[in-house]
Amino acid sequence: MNSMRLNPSAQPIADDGDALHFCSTCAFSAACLAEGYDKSALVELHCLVEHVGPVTAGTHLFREGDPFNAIAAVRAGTVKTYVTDAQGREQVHGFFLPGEVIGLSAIHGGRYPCNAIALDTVTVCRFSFPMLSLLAAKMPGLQRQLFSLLSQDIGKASLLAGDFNADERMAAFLLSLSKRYAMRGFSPKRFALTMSRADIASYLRLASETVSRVFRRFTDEGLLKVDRREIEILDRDRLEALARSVLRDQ
Amino acid sequence: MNSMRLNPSAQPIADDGDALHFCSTCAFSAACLAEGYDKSALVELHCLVEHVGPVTAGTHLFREGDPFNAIAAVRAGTVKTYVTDAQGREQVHGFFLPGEVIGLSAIHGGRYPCNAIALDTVTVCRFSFPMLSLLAAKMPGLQRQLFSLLSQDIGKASLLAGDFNADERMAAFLLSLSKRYAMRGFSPKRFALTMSRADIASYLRLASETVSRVFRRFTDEGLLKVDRREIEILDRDRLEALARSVLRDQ
DNA sequence: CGTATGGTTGACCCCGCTCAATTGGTGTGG
DNA sequence: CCACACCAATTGAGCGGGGTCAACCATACG
Repeated sequence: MNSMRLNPSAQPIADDGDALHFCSTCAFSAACLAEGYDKSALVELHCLVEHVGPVTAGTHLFREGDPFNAIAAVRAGTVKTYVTDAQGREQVHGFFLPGEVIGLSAIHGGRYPCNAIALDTVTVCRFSFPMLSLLAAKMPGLQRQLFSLLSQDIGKASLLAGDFNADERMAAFLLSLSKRYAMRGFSPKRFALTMSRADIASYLRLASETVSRVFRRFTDEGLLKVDRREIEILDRDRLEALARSVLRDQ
Repeated sequence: MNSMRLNPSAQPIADDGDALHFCSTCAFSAACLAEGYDKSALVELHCLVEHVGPVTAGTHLFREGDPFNAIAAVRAGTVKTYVTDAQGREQVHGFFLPGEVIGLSAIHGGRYPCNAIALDTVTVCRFSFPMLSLLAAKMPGLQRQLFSLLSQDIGKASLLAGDFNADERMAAFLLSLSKRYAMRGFSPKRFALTMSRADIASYLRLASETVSRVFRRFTDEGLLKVDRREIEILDRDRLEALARSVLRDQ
């Protein structure tokens, strides 16, 4: 029910005038630092960041139809985006881990086209999009980074568009999570799912019963160890063979 | 086999120093003109456009893996983007009508992630992306337009991601074509498909036999008149009812 | 404990795929 | 102008992956 915009704990972090602390995974500060921008540019970027949260599981960061004014980078936790159709059934669009950016699909249209909800305890960095655009015009690295992020999401979206069977989709999903966790310094072999079977099913366009059955089959065949929401990848090679057609080169 | 980059007929259009002619549907000039930019800005935009074609059906505009350096707006004809999997089977990603922009998914990664092929006689306007970015930094309207186009494609891609039945997907596909044709001044009720049944099937994740059967069913139920590749929409309301869950508000 | 919620498992069935045969439109050569 | 070939599209028959429905199980929590 709480909206990100209304969260009382949301406030810009004060600039101490000497050290500017960005998240080590920050998609944006990296772009600037890499090009050796002077401090004034970083101050500008720093000033338009608003740290939000932590918010508890179930909190909406934005809702479908809300006016768009900011994108947000996940700092901690997992965010799920979804829409609900006329019959009230939920369709999951994506899961966002620390370092990943939500809200990009809202730029066109000026309103968020989907809901975003915290699956666990979540903190995000909120960037005013008008201000970010203004800054991007002065900083080619930031502009490039924004174009790249947007472009990347187009590619991601068409991955799931292919017609693959349940095994291929599950394998691709698990490997995608594994790689993304690994990139943030977590174990690529063992991790905990933050989303329910129903969420996974909706995202992969399967029934939740099918997700259960695939987990069982993968376990029986020695690909995985599954305990509740704990996943251990036992045979990455065979998993990758299954996922190959979905993930392609990437 | 011909590549857009190598086409000998591709050349910048000379600026006559007085009148600058853009396509009426140009996604980019509109952004500039709307904001009352002075002539110098338009000249800059004009100079980085390279008119390509006409090329005949079957000509590739770019191929998967080609280094990315330009996006292109379709001026005339239809372009199909697709990938081929390890087994050589083709998966269609999209169809692009006049006024629509191809190549955006290549910004991230620096290489085109898919093939683009002309389905009929096609001409495009090719925009060097580095130059376009540079110009976008000086023209907020152009930058906004680029962000918007990219964001729009994220949304489009997640439309097809939902799990819908054959009837819903076909209805949504036909209405989407209808609206896009209408937007360019063609009849929304009667139009010719430029793609084969197999192309439609691949795009919608169906078998081509299923596409045939849905056309037959829609015809029998009085929704459509189908003659070869000529389509006439007879009952738009019922078609929209079918497509509602796919297209949602948009 | 009892209850709620999420997950698993089984039985059954249907939508859409596969395979195969046929039709029809279009182009080509005699 | 017809005969033939070729390819796209249509139609039918049969089947299977995964959905639906329902029962059951397990962990979390009051």
